[in-house]
Parts: sequence; structure tokens; C-alpha cells
Amino acid sequence: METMPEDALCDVTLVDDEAVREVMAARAGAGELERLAEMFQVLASPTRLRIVEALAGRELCVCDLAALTGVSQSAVSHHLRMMRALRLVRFRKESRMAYYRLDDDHIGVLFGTGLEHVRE
Amino acid sequence: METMPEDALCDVTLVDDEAVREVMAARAGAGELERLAEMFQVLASPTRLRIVEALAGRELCVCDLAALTGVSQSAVSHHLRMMRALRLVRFRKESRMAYYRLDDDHIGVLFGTGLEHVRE
DNA sequence: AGAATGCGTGAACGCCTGCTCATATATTTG
DNA sequence: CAAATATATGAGCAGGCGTTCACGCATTCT
Repeated sequence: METMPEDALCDVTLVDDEAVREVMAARAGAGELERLAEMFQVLASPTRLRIVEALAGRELCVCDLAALTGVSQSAVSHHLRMMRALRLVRFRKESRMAYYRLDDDHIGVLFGTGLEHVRE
Repeated sequence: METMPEDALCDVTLVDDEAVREVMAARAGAGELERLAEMFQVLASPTRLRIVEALAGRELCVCDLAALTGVSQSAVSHHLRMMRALRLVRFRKESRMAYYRLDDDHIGVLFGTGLEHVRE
């Protein structure tokens, strides 16, 4: 494990040096945290949250999502592209329509837990 | 899953009009979604995620958090201010130190669920 | 075939975010 | 008292985000 120089901590020091080392040993990889941040970034938009909410338990086409979110179809497409990249949604193509749905139930859990927090 | 009409098209920009109305009736208020988006925004940063991770089950002072995240103490203070505003963390003041901890366990659930998603 | 429809994407704009720097405040130390 | 320490905060700047506009592609209808 890499060493964290002592003087990087508080001069008064050892406020809780042991705790710091413990945290550093158990923490997630940098790449993982970056991807996690990107995933939360996708959820950090009222418009995309409306999309997530709209897709809870359903599948909907792009133009319906545009109507629900109140933004242009182009904007929705951009959002869906981002959400696809982070695997928050997946879609199936039927003739000229594209039907989107949530990729897995992690997303619903995140939405629900977050809503609980802001409502408390 | 709901029935998706094969013969209907988006001529009035709505394919499944009933599904759209259903979604609109059950959706969260605009203010709620905005606050939810702000909350996810706070989690949408590798540095703040490191803070959340570091505070899982512990309380730490600001300078220790600065050492753990690798950014300046000033930056950490700014982050903590934001996280305080959204009630992700709370703190107690002891002499000149400020010890921060996670506000409730919703945050840990969000962190864990998100990590599961990016790891799958 | 040509027109219309549903969707995707690049460019460009204003706005917001995350960092550092400088400084302020409160507390402890000498 | 003055100096040092731990934290908070405002200003400012580079980079990123969300939207609209314009257009392209594929499919369907006449």
C-alpha cells in the first residue's frame, strides 16, 4: 500500500491517523469512483429524472418521453444517449420507433432512496 | 408490461396516450425532482464520493478529509458546505476542529447501490 | 418514386461547476 | 499580547453541461 506522508495530515496530528489509514486501505479504485460519479451525474438533472420516473415499469418511445419531459425530441435523444452509455436505460428498435426502458432495478432503487431522503 | 400498440404512430406525438397520462398523474412534484437532482449532483463528483466513502461509519475532521481526497483544505470545505446544504453530512465543532459524519444511512445506500451498478 | 415521420448527432450558445488563491474568523499556544 | 492552527468563505478562471438549431439517416405512407 502506498504511504501517506505524516505531514500531509493535521499538524496537531493523529487526530485519527489510524482511521485515515483504515479508510485508504478499504476504498474503491479511482476508476470505479469516476464511473460512479458519472452515473450520479446522469441522475443529476430534473429532465433525466423525469425520464427515469416515466420509465419505471414501462417502456416508452422517444416522442412520448419528449412530451412527458417538456423538452424537445432532440434534447431527449441526447439525454438517452448519455443514459445508454452509462447503462441506465436500454432500448429496442421497432420499425422507426425506439422503445426505451430502465436497464436494471438498481436505477429504481436509487430513485426511490433519493426521493426518500429529500422527502424526510 | 403494458400493451404497446403496433399500429399506432406518433402522429400527435403521443403513441400510448393512456400510458402518458398514467405517468403524469403519478409523478413527483417539480420541486421534489429539482431537489433530488441537486442531491445527485452532490454525489456526481469523485472527490465528494471519496468524502462519502471516507465518512462511512466514521467521523473525520476537515484536514484528514483533505489528505484522503488529495485536494486542498479549501476545496474540501467548499464541498462540505454543499454537502451540508443538501443534508448529506452533518458536523460537530470541538475546539477548532470540525468533525463531519454522514447525515443518515440513505447516503450509504445510494453509494452502495451505485457501486453495485457500475461493478456489474 | 417522393413526401412524411421518428430518431440520432454535431455545432454553438449561455450557464454552471470545481478548483486555487487570498483572506477572514475562531481557537489554541507561547 | 502575538503567532500559529483549523476551518470557512468570496473571487475568479478553465472546463463541462443542457438546451436549441440544423441536418442526416432509416422507415413508412401515398
